Amino acid sequence: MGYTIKQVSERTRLSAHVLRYYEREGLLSHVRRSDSGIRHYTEDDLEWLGLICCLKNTGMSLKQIKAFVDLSAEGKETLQQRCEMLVEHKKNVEAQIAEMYRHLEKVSHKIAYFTKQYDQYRNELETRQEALTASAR
Amino acid sequence: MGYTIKQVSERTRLSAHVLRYYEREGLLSHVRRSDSGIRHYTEDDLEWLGLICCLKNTGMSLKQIKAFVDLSAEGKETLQQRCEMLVEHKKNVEAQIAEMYRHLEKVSHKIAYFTKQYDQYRNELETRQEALTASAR
DNA sequence: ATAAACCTTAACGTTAACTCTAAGTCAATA
DNA sequence: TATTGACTTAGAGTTAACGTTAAGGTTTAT
Repeated sequence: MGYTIKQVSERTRLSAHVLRYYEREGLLSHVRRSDSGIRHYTEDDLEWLGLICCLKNTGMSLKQIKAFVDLSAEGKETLQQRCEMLVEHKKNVEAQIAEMYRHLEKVSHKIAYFTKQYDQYRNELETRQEALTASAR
Repeated sequence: MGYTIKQVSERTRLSAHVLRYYEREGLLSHVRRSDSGIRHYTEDDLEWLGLICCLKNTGMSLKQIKAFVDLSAEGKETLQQRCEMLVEHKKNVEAQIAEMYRHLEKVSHKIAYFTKQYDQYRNELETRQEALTASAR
């Protein structure tokens, strides 16, 4: 009997709209339907969606994911190619993380710079305040 | 006398189009012009662009960057607020990196899974090959 | 002095990944 | 039985961040 689109939506945190969209785009094929045309997702479908989300979350484009899915449809002869794709993708993700770290360091520098400016500004204010108090006396 | 848009484009690796676009969107204001209307960027402008790129590279939207720029225009009274924004942003970036790591682990698992499948497939092929050779003898 | 290279503005086009709308079917509840 | 609510489709709309085009002015090199 499988899962309804709503149940799958909850499990995957993808909206029902997106699930239909993915299907239309060929990321998820041959989803079973009831007589009235209602989708019934299997465990296998969920497994697939898990992989899709995993790739998407690591920044793979839907286009590339589609390429992966298309390869899968061709059967076991493409297993090697798919392994290579995943390994390549992993390298990309690692590179992304490394780049993020570099950028993060720059942000830290900017924070140091702005904090210094802010401290200076507070000092100025304080000095002005003291001068005022002194002249009032 | 400052830099032309092309020079700035080379230094920042932002296209001239994008530089004009950023200006139009208010990310970079009061860029000086020659009599004939040609932009002449100052060192200060480059400094700003550096900050903008830094924020953009770490995933801040142009909209948020604009908010930051607008605060800066208000003067030193907003220094504290701006520091807070940057610190908040840094936290976001760190969170992003952490999430990437988690996702990366999933990719690694998938790779392990696919590699296993591939090994199995190769074994099958080999066995079949042996059977063929044996029956041919 | 004339072409090549570079500049300007305004406004429309593009891409990815959704997101929503309209018009309608179907199942369960009051 | 009427209405609520979830489901269907095709297709149009949205958003971010650019990119491209058209139509023209300015500088520089030969």
